[in-house]
Amino acid sequence: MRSPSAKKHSGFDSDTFLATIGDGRKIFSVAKKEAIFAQGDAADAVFYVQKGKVRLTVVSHAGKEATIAIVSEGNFFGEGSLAGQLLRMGSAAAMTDCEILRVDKKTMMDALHREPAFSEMFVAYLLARNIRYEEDLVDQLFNSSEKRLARVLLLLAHFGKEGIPETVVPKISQETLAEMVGTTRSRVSFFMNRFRKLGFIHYAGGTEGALQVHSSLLNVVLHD
Amino acid sequence: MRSPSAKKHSGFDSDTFLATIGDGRKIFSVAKKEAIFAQGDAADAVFYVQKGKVRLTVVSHAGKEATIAIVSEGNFFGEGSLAGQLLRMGSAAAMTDCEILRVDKKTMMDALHREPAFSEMFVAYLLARNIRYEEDLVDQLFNSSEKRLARVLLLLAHFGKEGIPETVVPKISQETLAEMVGTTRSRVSFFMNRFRKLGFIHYAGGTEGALQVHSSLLNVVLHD
DNA sequence: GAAATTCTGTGCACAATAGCTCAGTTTCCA
DNA sequence: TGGAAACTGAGCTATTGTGCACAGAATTTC
Repeated sequence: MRSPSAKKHSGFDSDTFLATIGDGRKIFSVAKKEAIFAQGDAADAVFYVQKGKVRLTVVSHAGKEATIAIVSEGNFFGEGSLAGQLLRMGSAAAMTDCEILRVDKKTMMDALHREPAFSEMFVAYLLARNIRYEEDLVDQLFNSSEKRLARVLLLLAHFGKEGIPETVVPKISQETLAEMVGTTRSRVSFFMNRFRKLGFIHYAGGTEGALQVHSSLLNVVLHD
Repeated sequence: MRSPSAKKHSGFDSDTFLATIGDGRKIFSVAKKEAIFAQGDAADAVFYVQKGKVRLTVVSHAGKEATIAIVSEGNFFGEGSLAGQLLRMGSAAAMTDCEILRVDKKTMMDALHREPAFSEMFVAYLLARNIRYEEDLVDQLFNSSEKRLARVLLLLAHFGKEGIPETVVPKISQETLAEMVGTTRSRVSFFMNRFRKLGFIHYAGGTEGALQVHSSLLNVVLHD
């Protein structure tokens, strides 16, 4: 029920959280690829990822799809409902098998009101999310699709773990990458091959078909 | 000192705010075009706009400038410092004569911790900001520069005031518009003229050189 | 394992945009 | 007031990006 692994993410202790709030909550499992909510649904709850990864997407009136964010363990999504949005502005679907905590809007509001520690944690989360959106926006405003793709790959590999020169990215289709970067799949294919020829990435041929990203890919992002 | 006009914006009563927090705050005036902080400065405070408008910009390593947001009365900026950012990721400058409230990071953290009402207000603000960033990001991912320009113009004119068919946008240069939209000035010039020829906007010739935006400009944003 | 589906590498025509220049205006300031 | 500085409209070219279409590889499904 209470996954110990959830406790170590994002500095938030899910035990405290569960003890804090009242009845309007529910933990449930979602299988890979299953939908959690869809664009246009009524928005009356917030979600918290206890295990797995969730993808948030938006579909434009023209039918194009974009991936707005990938939410991993220890983070919230669907917070728009707290700010008065009555309908979901996008869809959420599980990328892997997930354990999701669903909290009613009212319950969440009460908890934020009653528990300063929880409120503080939520503020920290919102600030982090804000910064990420701001960075994404700046990235879009400044960079070409090639650089944006390089950045997305580096973020997916979440670098920084003690001098490890390369990291493995879980399997992800070019289509999804294109939606994240904001371009077409053919462009992604084109750049992926360029990156590979230049030695920035490497297709680890295993059945898992995983991808190795070298830190040298940073050159693409940084260089003019 | 305390501008009554500030009280009516964003549902936040600045009197309460001032009573809530302790010493680590300061109100000061900033003249139009004056800088409030610059990219790279140490980030140890949060700001609140009591009067006027503030523009937030970022400069890329390649020297290109982008306008991330325009902050008007009753809103915060520089909250990145609260999330552990040690340096300003962008610059802030007054677009008009402003009255700005500066709150030390520590003071702000204390206030958030001590005053649930204040914390709640800040959460609401962060949620709103989040939604706006998300919308901006989606706009960038989906729309052409022509549509983005149309959207920015409509937002600047903040529509909706009881069937008024058109609204005046304060004087703003094409260069600034280009930075907000994420394109070049020549494109802005090109589209502005197109909009004018189509009757979507109108140059009110006065010395103020203000711009009238018709609601029909919505057609540009909505139509495929 | 065979068929069906999805994913990938590529090529090409065409649209959109960036980047640049230049000339005419307007605005600002000493 | 006169000149400097900023703003605008316009045009041109190279680059970037889109929208297909198609065939082979890989994966999933039955």
